[in-house]
Amino acid sequence: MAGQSKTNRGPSAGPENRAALVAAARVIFGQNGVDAPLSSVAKLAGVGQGSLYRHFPDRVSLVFAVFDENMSEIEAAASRPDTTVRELADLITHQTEGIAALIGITDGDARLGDLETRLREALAPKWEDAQRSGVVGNGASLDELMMAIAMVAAVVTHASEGDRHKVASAAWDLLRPGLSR
Amino acid sequence: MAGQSKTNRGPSAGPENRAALVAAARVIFGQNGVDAPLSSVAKLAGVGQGSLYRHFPDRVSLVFAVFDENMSEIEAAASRPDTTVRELADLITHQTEGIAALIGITDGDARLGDLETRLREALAPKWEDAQRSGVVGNGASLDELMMAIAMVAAVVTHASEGDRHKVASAAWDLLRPGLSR
Amino acid sequence: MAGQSKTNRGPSAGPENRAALVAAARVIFGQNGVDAPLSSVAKLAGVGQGSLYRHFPDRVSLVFAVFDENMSEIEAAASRPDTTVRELADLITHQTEGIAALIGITDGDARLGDLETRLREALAPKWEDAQRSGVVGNGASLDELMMAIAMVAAVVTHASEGDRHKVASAAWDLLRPGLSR
Amino acid sequence: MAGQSKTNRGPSAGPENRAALVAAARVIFGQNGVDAPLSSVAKLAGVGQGSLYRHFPDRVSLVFAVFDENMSEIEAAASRPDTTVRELADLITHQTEGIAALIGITDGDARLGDLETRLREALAPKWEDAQRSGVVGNGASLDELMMAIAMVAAVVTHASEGDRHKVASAAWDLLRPGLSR
DNA sequence: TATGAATGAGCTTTCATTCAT
DNA sequence: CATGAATGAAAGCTCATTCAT
Repeated sequence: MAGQSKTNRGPSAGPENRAALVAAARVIFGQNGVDAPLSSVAKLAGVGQGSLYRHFPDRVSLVFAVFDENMSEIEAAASRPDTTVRELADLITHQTEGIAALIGITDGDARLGDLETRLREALAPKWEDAQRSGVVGNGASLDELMMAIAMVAAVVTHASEGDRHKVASAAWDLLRPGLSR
Repeated sequence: MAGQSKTNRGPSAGPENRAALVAAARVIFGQNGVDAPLSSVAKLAGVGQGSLYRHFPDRVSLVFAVFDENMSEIEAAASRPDTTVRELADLITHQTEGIAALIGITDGDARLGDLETRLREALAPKWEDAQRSGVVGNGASLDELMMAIAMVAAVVTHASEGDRHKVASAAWDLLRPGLSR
Repeated sequence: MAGQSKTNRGPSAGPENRAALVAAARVIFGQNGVDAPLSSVAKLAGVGQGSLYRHFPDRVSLVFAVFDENMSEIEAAASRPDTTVRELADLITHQTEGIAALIGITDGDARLGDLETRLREALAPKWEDAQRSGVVGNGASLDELMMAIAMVAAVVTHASEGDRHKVASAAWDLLRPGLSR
Repeated sequence: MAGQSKTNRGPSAGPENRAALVAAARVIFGQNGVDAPLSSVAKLAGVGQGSLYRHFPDRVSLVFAVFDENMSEIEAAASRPDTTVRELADLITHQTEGIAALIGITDGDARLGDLETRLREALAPKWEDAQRSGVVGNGASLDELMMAIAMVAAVVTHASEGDRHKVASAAWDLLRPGLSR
């Protein structure tokens, strides 16, 4: 009943496969949306369907894995003392596709909250610094910053590839007065 | 010889069916997202699958029909001289779900541009009025207003039913300084 | 997304299809057991997968449809005044495959009880007649007759096609003294 | 370089693993039927998939291994001079699940015949004793006893856990007159 | 020799679309 | 012109089996 056309590279291929799947998912989800066939992810990763399901029992866990990588990058940037809120916001904006994709399919999933918490915790010290040092006013809360990020993410996601940078800038320009008040 | 469970009411039923389909689509798309089975729309409308396809050859045209109704309402409000930008923006915000749904599936469809144009034309005079009369500053373009609407729509869409009003307010508060500058 | 290689014979094909599916199911389930792929049933019936699912939303309902036909035949025989318990038992024995198949997969399904009730009700008057007229003694209850039928069905089902009649006879011979006591 | 989550205990673990697999199979097959995933058997046995395949190249051989244990117990009981047919029959009835499961999947497999032969040989002397000593009449052959056992096994298998004893008794009551004639 | 990840065929199920009535 | 059953491609998921380690 089973087949074997591709050589079984053995268990050692596991981590490699996992990484390939996440990378493939990032590409496929980016191009075709989070509803893209999982089989296309497996195919692009050069991995059997079964392996995909072993690593990620459902679609959401794959989406989260993609986002988790984004988040780790954000946290790394946030932990470097010289990174500014602005830079962080830009980084987040650029990783926005994942965010939006995630939101689209994971609405209501508990894990989404975890991710939001991580983002919040990564931003909090930077935001306080910025407010303390007068870079921005004290008028806007962290909640508002989070909302602003979601708003920028939304418009960036729907912009065409080439326009994204311009659109993001315009969106931040529109929000800055509100955040800096 | 065969039975027809529902009487064939003939050509006169056409417009009625069309309206029923759009109404059903609004409900179904609202509840289950724009990817909901078209058959469920037909069933809720009390209409055969074939009729659905006669009126709306593809999913997108049905989505546009829903949004077209929203837009007509917006245009009607815009044409009343006493409606303010703020009221218009609120109306748009409330019809936001349709907008976001639409964006999700129609990205890149030419008709989306038409709709955007109609929205722009409905808003333009009100926006100019507001700027002329000093209600807002002259700093923000109509383009920026459009972008602001898209941003509010995005966050409102992902908010839970009960939070929507609050979220919309918060989002506008964040944007107001930027728009009024 | 959909295809069309076989002409769509229209709704009028519905009842025909249903019948073809039940007939095919009888064959397939008989040969390969009740766990046989439903797709093979559809293929043998010359019907699309979708039609199978329209008529029988799950495997059990298809199994029941097969058995329902058996049961109707049994009831018809039971309602003829001249049919004897013995003849009825033989008929049931011959339709045994369906019964066993059914039992295998429907264990615990509510519909199984209905079928058992129908069988019981079809047999009751005949059994009483037989007891009243002295054909059998009064020692065995209807419950015991039902159990006896299940026992014969079981051995007949596992016998090879050619042996069935012989096996059924031997089984009834073994049970007769107990039932007639 | 890689980790081995469970220590490879080497060749000496062979027999132990085999026993664990049979024990696990008995449990799993009993709970989920003989079609249960083999992987679940391996997991319950605390053994890798590969080991399962080393010991039992296919599902049927695992099923036979389970039944073989049952049979050995029956033979042991049969070889004790004081065991009666009745006790033997009861023992067999209690091990009936395995039998039925076995029949379901091994129909037609040569090994089934071997098992039947062993059962027959275990029963033969007891049956002859019983007939010689007048405990039962001489009317029923060993073949008929075998058939009776199969019939009881069938009804017992489909009874709910709690009813089994009662059902088995009722079935034997129904058969006793035929066997003792 | 044991482990357990990898593989992919195959089954189930859904739904867009067609078309006889 | 409306109806709704039929169709089948496609996607999800499972699990028997293999094989590198």
